[in-house]
This record gives sequence, C-alpha cells and structure tokens, in this order.
Amino acid sequence: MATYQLLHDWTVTPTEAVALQQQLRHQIKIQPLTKPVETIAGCDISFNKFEETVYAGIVVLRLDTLEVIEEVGVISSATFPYIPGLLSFREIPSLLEAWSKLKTEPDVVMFDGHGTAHPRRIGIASHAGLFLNRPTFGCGKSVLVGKYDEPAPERGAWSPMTHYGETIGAALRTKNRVNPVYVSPGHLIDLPTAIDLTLRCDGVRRGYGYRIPEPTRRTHNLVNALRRGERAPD
DNA sequence: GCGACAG
DNA sequence: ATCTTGTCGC
Repeated sequence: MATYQLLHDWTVTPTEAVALQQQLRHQIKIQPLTKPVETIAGCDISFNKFEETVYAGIVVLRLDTLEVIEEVGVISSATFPYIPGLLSFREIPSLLEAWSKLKTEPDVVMFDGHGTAHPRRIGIASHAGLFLNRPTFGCGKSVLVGKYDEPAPERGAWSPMTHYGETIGAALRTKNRVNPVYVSPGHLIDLPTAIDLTLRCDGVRRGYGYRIPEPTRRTHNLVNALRRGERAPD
C-alpha cells in the first residue's frame, strides 16, 4: 500500500487554510528529477453538484507505452467548499484515501490543477507533493493567476506564465490549433521537466491524441464512471 | 472599491 | 465541477 505523510489536519477554516499555505510554501522544492521516470499517475475527483459525496481516483500508467498499470477509485465526502486558491483543501483528502489503496508507488504524479501557478505558489500539485514526498506537477485546463503570450499554434509550443515578475508555469500546446493546457511544477520537479512529461503523456504521438494528457483523461473517465455507478470502487 | 477566480 | 444538442470548423 502506498503511504504518505500527514503534515497537518485537513479540518480547517478558509483563513487557517491560507495560513497553512503560507507556512508550507517554504518547504516546496523546485529542482530537476533525481531519478528516471518509469510510471506516472493521474488524479481526479468527480461529484454531483450540490452534493458532498465525491468520487476520487488515481490511474497509474507506464510512461513509455501509456498502458494502465493500476487504477483505484474510492467514494468519500468533501466538507471543504471549492474556493479559488484553496482547491487542495477540498480535493486532497479524498485523493489521499485513493492513494493509500495503491499497490504501486508512482514515480511522478500529475494533478488536474496547478502547482506553482498559484497566488501563493502552492497549488494542489505542490501541496500534495509535500504529503506524498515525491515529484508532482500540475496540468490545468484554465488559468488561476498569471499572464502569458499566446504560444505558437503547433503542438509542443509553449510560452511562460508570469505573475508579479516570476515565471510560475507555462501555457503548453498539446495539439495543433487547440487551446493550451497550463503546466507548472508541484514539488521535487522543475518546469522544463513538467512540460516534457506532459508532452510524453499525450497520445497524439500514437494517433489518438487529446488536449488533456492521458493520466488526467483516464482518471477523469474512471471517476465519472464511478459516480454514475458504471464501475465499482476498490 | 472593482473585477478575477484551478476544480 | 456538473447540467446538455446541436453545430461550426478543420
């Protein structure tokens, strides 16, 4: 079973959550990977509007073939509301439940959201990285903070996202002529590596590419099927 | 004070 | 995030 460190309690108020982020941000390390990547995991949650029940899942893939190695799904509940900038407090608790059920230990983890591309530089990918103590990065579908120049229309093109003079991530084109995704390092990884991994996780190279990279896309399908009762939890 | 605002 | 059909464009 995969393990993690519970660095703090999750039953906090929004004000306490911000204080925790201010404290934790200093522990985040942006650096090149120290080990080669063989497996990568995607994380995501699904839920019915106005309901507290959440369906969380994680799918682990082999980076070179994108074949699924393992997938876990759990039904849990979220008490913290969705507040821009505090997404981690709503989603990480249930994702950790799923994580603890993994038999495999992913080398790196991709999140549906941001890492350093956050007002306090500690988005869900960075926050989770501290608990998991392994490389993590975010790949979001829209911007939380930061500005960027439109990257060239070809797949692979990217331009830096900046915020208060800092480069916090990148707008990356994963398909020709399609809106970019927003990549930013979470913890124990750097931006160039996060961009490279995102492109390597895109099925475009294998003829079935989508804008959203496979780890996140596969997990999104898993948790939605779980929510609709088309699949059973683990 | 006003507008923006990951999922 | 979720609710939903058709429809514009490559």
